[in-house]
Amino acid sequence: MPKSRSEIPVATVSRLALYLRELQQLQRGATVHVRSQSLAERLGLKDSQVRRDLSCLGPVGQRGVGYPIADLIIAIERVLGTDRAWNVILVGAGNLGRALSGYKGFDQQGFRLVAVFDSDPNKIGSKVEEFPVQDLDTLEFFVANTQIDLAILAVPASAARSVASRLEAAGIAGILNFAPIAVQSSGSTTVQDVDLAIELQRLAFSVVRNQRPH
Amino acid sequence: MPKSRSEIPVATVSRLALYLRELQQLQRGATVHVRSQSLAERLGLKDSQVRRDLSCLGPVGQRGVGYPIADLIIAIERVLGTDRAWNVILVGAGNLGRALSGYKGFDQQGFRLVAVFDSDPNKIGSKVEEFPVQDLDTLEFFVANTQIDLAILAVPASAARSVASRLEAAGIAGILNFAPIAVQSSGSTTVQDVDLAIELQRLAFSVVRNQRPH
DNA sequence: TAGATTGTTAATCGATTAACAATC
DNA sequence: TAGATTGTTAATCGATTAACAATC
Repeated sequence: MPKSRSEIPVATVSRLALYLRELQQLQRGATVHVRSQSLAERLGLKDSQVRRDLSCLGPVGQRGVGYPIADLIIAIERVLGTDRAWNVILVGAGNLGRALSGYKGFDQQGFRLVAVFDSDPNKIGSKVEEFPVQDLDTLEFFVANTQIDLAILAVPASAARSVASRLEAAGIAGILNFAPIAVQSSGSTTVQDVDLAIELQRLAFSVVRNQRPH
Repeated sequence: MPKSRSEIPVATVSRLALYLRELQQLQRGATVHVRSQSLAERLGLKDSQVRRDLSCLGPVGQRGVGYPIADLIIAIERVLGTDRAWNVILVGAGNLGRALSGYKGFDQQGFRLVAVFDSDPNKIGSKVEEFPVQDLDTLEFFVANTQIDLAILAVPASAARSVASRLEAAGIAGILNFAPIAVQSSGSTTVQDVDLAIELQRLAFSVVRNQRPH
């Protein structure tokens, strides 16, 4: 029996996205089915973990055969919510923002950039991808008149909180925050933080741990 | 008693980096001590979790007073390994690579970019920050003659595995992988993956879960 | 001392894993 | 049917939390 979204463990959700990525790659080949063991090997996991994770989707596998790749992709996308397109705005047209706007992976997973905002007069009017950078002051007006689901926040830490609360007030459902500061999600807006420096620190920790095992 | 690095839970390590970020911000103010409750509030955690995490560093707090910010920063940096500088190379001078090379947060945490590589003849010789893009073919020679600790991998998925194994063979201790593909860390090289599309998918999941709670 | 906050214990909660019955 | 692989159970492992004694 498929689990409801609220019952699916967060750890499983992250891995479902990983499975999806592998499956999409496999689908470009000729294979129709994939075994839990093969998925596990590709991602460095245990096969029993893969099966347990996939069992959250309902009985989508075929005993003795494996999981049908096409069905699995559909089932995972349905759970993740990426079986439909998501309209995304980018706030912050600095180096990182510009790079993110051109990131192929977003588009491939159904995330559609529809507008770019910045507060810097020197940037307003210039183009990021095919989008003219709009004045941050027009954010609320734009969001009120367009169906926007998510925002990518790539502004300096000093501006992140005020922009985030404006996005929340404007009714944005989710924020992917690249600013290196904790942004509180007060209301119904979900915030997902990505701190690149922290990722590098975690890597550094793993390295020093491996170098001096005791 | 301080725990040895190998005893510190991975979940704690991620949060130690978060604490460090908050503490560095606090240090710019006038406060000398911080209480576990205050740190917890800023990051949306429980105070008991903050205390348990910080207890991995040894008895660094002062009962009745709080944690001395300066000491705490030193203790966390020592555990994470960021009490010294790390030399980092960037492989892949596309949009994302260029943005990462200019990312302030890396430098602030002691990660020092020392060279940039790409295989595209059109990019080789051009400058990224102050660094001329070097031919990927000279990677091994460069690494053999310079003290390099980490590599940021920002190449297309199709190239990621071969570049990663070259980095491993060259003796790089850690790879921060931005390519949307699982890179196996066969030997002593540690790989830390950052998949931006997956972060957006996790956000999408949280949003649909919140929207339809049952 | 009195008040406050840490450090640590014990209980709870959640996630991972091995094993195997179910079944394609 | 025989062989293979899933789906699921039960056991293990690890992380979180509340509570409070220790102590500044």
